[in-house]
Amino acid sequence: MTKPTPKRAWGQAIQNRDEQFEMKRQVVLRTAARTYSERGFHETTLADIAEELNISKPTLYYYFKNKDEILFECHRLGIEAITDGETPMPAAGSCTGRERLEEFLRRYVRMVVDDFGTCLVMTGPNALEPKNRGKVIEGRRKIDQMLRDILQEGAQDGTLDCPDPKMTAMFVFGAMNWLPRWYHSDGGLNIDKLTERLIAFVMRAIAADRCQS
Amino acid sequence: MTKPTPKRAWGQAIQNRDEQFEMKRQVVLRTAARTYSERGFHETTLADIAEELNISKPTLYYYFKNKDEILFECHRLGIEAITDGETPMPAAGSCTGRERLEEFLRRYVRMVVDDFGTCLVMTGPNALEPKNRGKVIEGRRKIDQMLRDILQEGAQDGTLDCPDPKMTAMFVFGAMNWLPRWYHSDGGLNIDKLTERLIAFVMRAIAADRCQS
DNA sequence: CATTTTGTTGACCCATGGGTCGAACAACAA
DNA sequence: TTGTTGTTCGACCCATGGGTCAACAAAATG
Repeated sequence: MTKPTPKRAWGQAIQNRDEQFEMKRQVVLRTAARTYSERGFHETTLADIAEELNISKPTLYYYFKNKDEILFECHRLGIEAITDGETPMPAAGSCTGRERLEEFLRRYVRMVVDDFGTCLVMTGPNALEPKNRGKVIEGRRKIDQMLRDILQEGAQDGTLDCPDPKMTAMFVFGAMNWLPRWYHSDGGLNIDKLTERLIAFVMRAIAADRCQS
Repeated sequence: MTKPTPKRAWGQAIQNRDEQFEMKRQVVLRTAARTYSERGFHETTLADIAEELNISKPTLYYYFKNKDEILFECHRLGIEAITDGETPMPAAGSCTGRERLEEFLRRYVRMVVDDFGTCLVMTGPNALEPKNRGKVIEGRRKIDQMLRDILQEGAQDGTLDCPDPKMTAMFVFGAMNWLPRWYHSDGGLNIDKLTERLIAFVMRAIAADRCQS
């Protein structure tokens, strides 16, 4: 509870030098993402992050340019978790809009419950410096467009019934982005059940065949 | 765009002394709520707020104890906008759960689009000092409970069909709380249409009579 | 073992911004 | 006019926290 991050995760595992470096970077990022999400970006000091890792503040600067870059990397990883998943989204036309929607929701929920996704959604892009902010906003816009396209496609192939894809997309994103604020993986609620419930909710709202499950 | 807040809104209208005081307090609060929402609480300095009102920073301290109190008042007003509306919510049992749900959604959307409601939803309670945070969290909990109760009631009287009221409530709150992040009253989209769409969305998702409008 | 490279840190710097103080000014009363 | 109270502000204080630096430790290198 007080120390969720395992101590001494720092200097173990004598691998290649570069791998070691990269690995430590990742550890910093995870810790930062969690802390940013819990307390907020501005409420989190670099000293906090350092303390949680049992290292000193200057050490952070050996791995990152500044506080802003740490946040940016968290956001970047969150965005990538959706845009470039290991298995690509089924291409448009390869299946019905409804099926693609379900796949998208499943991915998005998985992402948004992860440390980086949570961080992406909890700490807005406002905190970022202009240049990075632009990139993050662009990334989010792409994700936004993905869902809109899917809804559009579903409306055309007749598997979905939503009059206004843009607005509907916003409702759905809202429901999903709110999730990190109340769902905690350590609670009794398991994530698969949650995902199914959310999909059921959305599908009832916009699937075209309204008189079946 | 650059100056949405009308200048010289400050020292006009020579009313009663106390009313004048109260009026200026309100002006500060509205300005603060807007600025907090747009830039975030920690990104907003008291100098920013003062500048927008063409007054000096110490003057703010004549009307408020500190930065925290300003935020707290904004949240309080946001919460009150729902819990004590001028016309009270129809009592449980006086009409169907579905009807009450519709009324609740209508109110909530109206509130969340207002300056204080937006501020409540955009800046989490984390920024507040412990004591005030407690009160705000309590207020939010009450609102939360309102919706859950309504859903429960609807499930019992057969007008709503949601297997898990708690979870469903969260989905619905998510959809609504996300609204201030993309809806801007100055855009082409009008609020009534938005409200109806949202209600339609939610009703399709959880209303019991699934094969009619 | 000497030396270079890689990691780590205590101590420090300093801009930012919340908060204070006392003086000035305005308004109203006597 | 003179006191009294209400209102405003310039100038200041100072804790916080992002960021830097020079020195030190620990591997790698030869």
